[in-house]
Amino acid sequence: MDNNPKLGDLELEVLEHVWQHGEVDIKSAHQDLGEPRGITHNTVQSAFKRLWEKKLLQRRKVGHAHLYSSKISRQELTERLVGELIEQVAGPSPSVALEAFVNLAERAGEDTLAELEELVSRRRQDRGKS
Amino acid sequence: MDNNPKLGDLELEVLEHVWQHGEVDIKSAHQDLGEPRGITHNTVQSAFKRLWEKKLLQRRKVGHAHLYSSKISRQELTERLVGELIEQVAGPSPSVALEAFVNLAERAGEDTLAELEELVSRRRQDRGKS
DNA sequence: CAAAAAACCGACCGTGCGTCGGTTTTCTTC
DNA sequence: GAAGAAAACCGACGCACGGTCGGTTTTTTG
Repeated sequence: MDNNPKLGDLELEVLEHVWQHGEVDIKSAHQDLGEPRGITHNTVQSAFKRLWEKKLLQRRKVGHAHLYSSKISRQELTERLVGELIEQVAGPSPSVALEAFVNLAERAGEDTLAELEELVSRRRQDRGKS
Repeated sequence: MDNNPKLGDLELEVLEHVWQHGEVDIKSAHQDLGEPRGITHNTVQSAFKRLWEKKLLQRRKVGHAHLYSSKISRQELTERLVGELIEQVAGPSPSVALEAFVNLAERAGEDTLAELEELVSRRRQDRGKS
């Protein structure tokens, strides 16, 4: 069992689509993101299935079609991937990752940095009470 | 030209090694991380060369050997990779990434969260004066 | 110039995604 | 319950890339 998802471009697009639309069937997904790419219904289906096999999507049967929905939120996936990446490259001490992220936030603009500060301080306060 | 480095396990280990040792030659690198793996001198050399082609390492010739050193710090690489990842998965709005990261920091321990807060507030202060 | 050391080149394998055609399963509806 | 449609499923192939190495060329140095 590989708990370590590596995602291709199409797979990312599929996840994106599912996050935005909730529960989708292959047919409509194909229209939305298959047609523009000029790929077959089948190809889209394969991508969904791979994602399902990776436990990133769930499905339920309705009629003879599968309805896919996400099993993991964008939030959680981001967390997982960023976590893994950091573990691999930033090393055991958190400082590198911290610094990297703050730089990124700063580069994204002053308000982003402010939002981050807000978020952190609120989180730290909440830790006291519970 | 691909500005988008994908790194394998061995390549990561090589970078790690270079970050820790500064300037290294293949021979010693092979002893340190090739022997344990049971891979050839050549294999290690290939990894170094790939990294060099990807502009992640530099090299200079000394005698008839190359001395490799990193062209990018662990800090910078982390930043690049995390940035790309976030762009791909977290979407345009920074909130998701922010939240994900704060969660990660929190999970790493209270002191990490504190360090993050410290870092952010110092950074924000520095922005005012210039 | 000969021996040694190192770099380089090309090749092969495995994995994983993208892509699809063709077959089987499953519904639905007379 | 049989016919036709709709969808899933099953290989298969191509491509990219990392890991791996053997063999050849280059460079250095006695």
